[in-house]
Amino acid sequence: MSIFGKLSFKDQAFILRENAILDATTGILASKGFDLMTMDDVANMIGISKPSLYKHFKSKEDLVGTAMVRLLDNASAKLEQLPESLGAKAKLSALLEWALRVRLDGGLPFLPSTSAHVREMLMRNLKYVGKVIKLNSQLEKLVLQAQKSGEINPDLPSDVVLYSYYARTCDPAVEYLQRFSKMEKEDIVRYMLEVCFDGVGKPQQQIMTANNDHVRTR
Amino acid sequence: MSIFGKLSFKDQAFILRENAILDATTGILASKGFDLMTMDDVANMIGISKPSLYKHFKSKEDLVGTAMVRLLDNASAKLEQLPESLGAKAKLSALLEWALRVRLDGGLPFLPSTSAHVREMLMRNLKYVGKVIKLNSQLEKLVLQAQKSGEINPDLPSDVVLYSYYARTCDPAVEYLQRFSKMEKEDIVRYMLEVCFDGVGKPQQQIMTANNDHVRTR
DNA sequence: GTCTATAAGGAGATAGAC
DNA sequence: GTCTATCTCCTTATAGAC
Repeated sequence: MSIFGKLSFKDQAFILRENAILDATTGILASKGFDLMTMDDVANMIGISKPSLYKHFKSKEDLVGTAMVRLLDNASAKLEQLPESLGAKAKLSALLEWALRVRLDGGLPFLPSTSAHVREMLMRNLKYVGKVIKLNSQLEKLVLQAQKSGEINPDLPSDVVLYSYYARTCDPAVEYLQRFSKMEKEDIVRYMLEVCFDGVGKPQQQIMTANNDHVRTR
Repeated sequence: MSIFGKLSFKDQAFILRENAILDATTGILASKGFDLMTMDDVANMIGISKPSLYKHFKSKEDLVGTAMVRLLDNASAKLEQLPESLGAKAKLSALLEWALRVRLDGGLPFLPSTSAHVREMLMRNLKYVGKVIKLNSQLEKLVLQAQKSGEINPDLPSDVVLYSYYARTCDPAVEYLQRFSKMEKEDIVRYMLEVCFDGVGKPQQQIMTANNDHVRTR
């Protein structure tokens, strides 16, 4: 039995097309952002007409909302797939790594934009809000856990950690490094992870022990 | 003699109005971003008509470009004002602190958006590009200096440090903390600076010395 | 220089034929 | 369900009166 189950061929085709539409939407959102993405862009990219597009999604808001819900599902799935053996910080790091790779491949892991306008629009989408709350609470739990174990700085309010974490998933430094520094993807990922957890300040401190040796901590 | 020098009253009024227009533009850019800002917004905010606005600036692109040039001038001036006695990292930190405060007060320190569209538009503005290059080279010099002295992690490529630094000046975490956590401005500034330089990872390492004492480094 | 009125074009959304 | 053609509104930008 196929993944489509008992659906008719017509329904299968419908679902396939809908996925194609959502893929196109995600790609355009990643490159141009919400405000500059037009319904014509989406329709043209997959070779259908605008009215056909509106048969699938009743508005631009609906289309983008659905695409964003799918992105959140991907992120949640990714989080669940992580081996239980990983510690809280390792899980956060792995998810951030995944998000960075998605972006470096021209995709979009979470938010299409940090604009207040788009945020308000998405907040009117109940399905989206529900998924955001769920993912957010999972991540918050990981942050608290990592702070308790000392892997993440326990002196920082957990909000500061969590919001900074989100910010790194859409950090513009990624695009700058890709575009202007022509750096390899692997290097960008590695450096972004390092900056997220250790900052740009000095990586190690030298302290004087009683016998005046230099001891490096890391 | 006033700051206007020998300008006629008419020219003085002209300059005052122009500054009012640029102030309004900056505020709207900070809140709605470039794409959603309309020329009507700007004209209405200062109580003039749209054609009058176009007498001062020949296009939206021109208006925003001029506003951005003024912002860059502010940033450069701020950088020059810093006491010579400060080290390179302290200067970077002070400028970031200033940028964060500007944003927390509803203003805009540098970029109005990270959108490729706006970036390309600004790159067509020669005056803007010139100022960006100048400020950028000053900041790059500070980064290299701080890396040489070990205040900033010398193992990171300077590009990574510099772009991450820019990213922190427009970090969305600031808005999240202000909006959702209702955190005090002072606290937001302090935490954002800490996260920038030290990351969200553990702030200190405990190492074992020969006699098994715990020594804290910071 | 400032306004009222308006062109010109883009983009979301739909009517109606097939 | 898909298309061509069209509607409507919004936004940039300007013409022309005062």
